[in-house]
Amino acid sequence: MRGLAKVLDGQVIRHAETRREGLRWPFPAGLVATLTGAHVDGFRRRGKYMLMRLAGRPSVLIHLGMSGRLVARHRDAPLVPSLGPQGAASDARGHNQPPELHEHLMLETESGWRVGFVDPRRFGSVDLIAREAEDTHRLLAGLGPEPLEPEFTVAVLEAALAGKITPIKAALLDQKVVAGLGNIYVSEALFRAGISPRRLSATVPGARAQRLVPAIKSVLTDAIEAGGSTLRDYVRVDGEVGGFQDRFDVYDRQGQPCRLCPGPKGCPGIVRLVQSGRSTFYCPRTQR
DNA sequence: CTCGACTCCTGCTGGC
DNA sequence: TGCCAGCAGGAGTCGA
Repeated sequence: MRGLAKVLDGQVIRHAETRREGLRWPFPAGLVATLTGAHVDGFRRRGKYMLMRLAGRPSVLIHLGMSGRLVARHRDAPLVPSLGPQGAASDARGHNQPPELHEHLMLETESGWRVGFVDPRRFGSVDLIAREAEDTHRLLAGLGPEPLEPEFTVAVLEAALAGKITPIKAALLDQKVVAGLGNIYVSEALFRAGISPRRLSATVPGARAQRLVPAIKSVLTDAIEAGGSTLRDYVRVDGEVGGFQDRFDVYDRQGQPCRLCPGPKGCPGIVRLVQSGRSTFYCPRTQR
C-alpha cells in the first residue's frame, strides 16, 4: 500500500480499463467509470485489504489474494525486453507499455504512471465501497484487531483464544482473531514466541500469549521493513522482490537446523506438517 | 456457533 | 523430453 500511495496519492486517474470480467468475483458495476477522472485522496489498510480513497467517490477495495501484485511503471519507461511483443512501440492510445500477462485491471494517471493489478490465480478481489460504509462492508466488518495498533494487546488476544479448540496455527490464520497474518507470518511468529503450532488455542493465554503478541508485532514490522516476502509471484509496486524471505527462521526451511538450537547434535531440524490443508513449519525442540 | 473440507485458478517443480 | 501429481502468500461457503 505504501508503494502504491507513493505513485498514486494526489494524482488524477485519466484512464482505467479492465481486461476480464473479474477476479474472485465479478468487478463491481461502475468500476471503470468510478476510476476514470477520479482524484486519489489517500490510502487505508484493514487487515490484508487495501482501500484507495477517491475524492467525492466510493473507495476502491483491493485484496491481492495469493498471487496478486500491483505494479507501477511510467508510460515513457523503456520497454522491458522480456515483456510483450517485440518492437511494440505504442498502441492505439499511445501507450508505450503493453499489458503484462494476467494484468486484469489497469489505470493511468495524468502524470503518466500506469498501475496494473496482475493476478494469475485470480484469487484477488476488487470492490467499491462508499467511504462512510468502509467498516461495515461485508468483507471488513468481521475482521479482528489490527496487530500493529495499540488495540492489539495480550488481553485482547487471550480473550479471542479463550475456549478455542483449534490449534493455535489455525486460530492465528483466522482473520477474525487478528487481521493480517498469513501462512508465512503465522509460522514465523510462533517460532519467535516459542509456541508449537499444534498447541490448543485455549492453552495459549498466560506466559505464551505474553510472548506471542510482541512476536506477531515484530514479525510484521520486520517483514514490512524488508519489503515483504517473495516466494514466486509477489513483487513490490516498484517491481523489486521483497527481502524477508531471506530472513525466514522456519518457513520453507524443513530439514534445516533451527537458528536457536545449539548445533547438529541437539537439533532435530525444522519440521513441516500440514494443518487444515496448509503447510506449517516449526522447530519441535524450541517450540512447545 | 465453530470446525474442517472443499472450492475457485494458473503455473511451476519434481518424480517417473 | 514429456507427462502428471502435488503444491503454492487466501478465504468464502457449506455441511457436520
